[in-house]
Amino acid sequence: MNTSRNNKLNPNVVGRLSLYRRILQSLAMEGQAKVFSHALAKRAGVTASQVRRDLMTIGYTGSPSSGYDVVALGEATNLELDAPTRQPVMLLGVGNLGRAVLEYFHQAHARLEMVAAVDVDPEKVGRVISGVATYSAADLPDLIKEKGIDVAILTLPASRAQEATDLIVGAGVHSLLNFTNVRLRVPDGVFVENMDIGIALAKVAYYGRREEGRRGE
Amino acid sequence: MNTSRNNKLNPNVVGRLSLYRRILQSLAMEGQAKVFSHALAKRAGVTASQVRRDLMTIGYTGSPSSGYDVVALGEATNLELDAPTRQPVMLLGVGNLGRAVLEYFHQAHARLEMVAAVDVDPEKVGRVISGVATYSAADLPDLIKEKGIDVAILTLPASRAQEATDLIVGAGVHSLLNFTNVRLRVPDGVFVENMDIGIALAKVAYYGRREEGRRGE
DNA sequence: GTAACGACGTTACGTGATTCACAACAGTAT
DNA sequence: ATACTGTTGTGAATCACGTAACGTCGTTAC
Repeated sequence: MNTSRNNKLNPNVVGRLSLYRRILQSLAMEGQAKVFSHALAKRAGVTASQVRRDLMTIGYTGSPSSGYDVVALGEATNLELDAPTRQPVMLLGVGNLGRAVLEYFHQAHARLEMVAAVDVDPEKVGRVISGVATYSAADLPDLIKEKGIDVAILTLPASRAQEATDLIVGAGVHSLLNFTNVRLRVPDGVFVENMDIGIALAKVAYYGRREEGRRGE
Repeated sequence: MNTSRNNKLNPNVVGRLSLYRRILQSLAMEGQAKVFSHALAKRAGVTASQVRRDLMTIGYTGSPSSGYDVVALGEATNLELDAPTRQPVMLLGVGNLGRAVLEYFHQAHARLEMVAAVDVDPEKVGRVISGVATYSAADLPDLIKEKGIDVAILTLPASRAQEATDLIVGAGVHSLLNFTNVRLRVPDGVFVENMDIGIALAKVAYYGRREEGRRGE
């Protein structure tokens, strides 16, 4: 809904660009200086057309003779995907999954910075987990406003997900990574990315079934 | 091709059916006996048309006067999604994320049964974590064949993901839930569902950016 | 009894995303 | 020089998917 350069790209494209960037970093480490759309596509599990089309949407241009410059293209995707400044992020719910996500941030590459974890458990509040200070849920609105937080990650129990969402969205958060199995109701203009493990399990279960008596496609 | 009900549905439909089922269970607990497509759609975050169409694809039929029977529809989705028998699942990599997934299985509803966790760390092998025995990576092919495992969950370091995949796919696994940031190369007929946290983060970061000077709305 | 309403099942349509296909062009070999 | 190869960028075509629309029918109101 918001107009600025913010929402130029749709989520699928953003996702693939992020994937390309990761592959490009990997290629750079391997010493590759140039890459063709076919090679990038193969590593990303998409078609070469798709790669070229995606790069077209961000206006990056290669050379028919040598393909794309690994470093330059990587920087182009950074420019497109990353905020010009660091983006503070908060985590809600420091359970198993929450800790796993915090751990993930150690290898953080993007401009995201985990600035606060929040939990209702008084045991956890005040402690520093994976390098992140844990606060009480009561402090949420103040935290968000003080630190200018726009992005939150929800790894809390499903039963509290909607109320927590209402609270933080009211305080200014407008982009959520939702690990709970609840479909959050949010006002227009708030972005929600669902990472629903239950649904993912249902899918692998479904396609894992084999017809009787067959083993190996 | 083969008649078996295996691949009748596409992944999106499977995902939504799983979501509907979850909502239906919740409705049943609230004592709701009937539900209209609109209500179900609202909870699922989709349109009513979408719900009706999805139910059409599984051949379930409601009544224009009273809508869908909560319990009967729940059972219909179970019938469609669940295997007739228990499905053994294995987990590869017992790190933070792996433990979070194991934890998740405690509230298991589907026919999935976590029968083994595998890790290279000798410290973990032999221990029981969240009710699941941990085995050595060396035992993988035997484990898979003994227990008839078709489904695996990958929560191991990215650097080992492809080799582990080759190994287990060779041993008969043909449906993978991949939490690593690697795009796995698998033969035709093997289903892979990617849960890429890095990409999800890139998306929320992207849409979390705000144009300068605006705060709220 | 009849009309009006509302929801379902299904078909038809629209939209957006992906793939195709090809002109243009750099490099290479002959 | 010229022909050939292989890749890019992009308009056109295709495809998949979700949405809208509509006929049907039970229920309710009057």
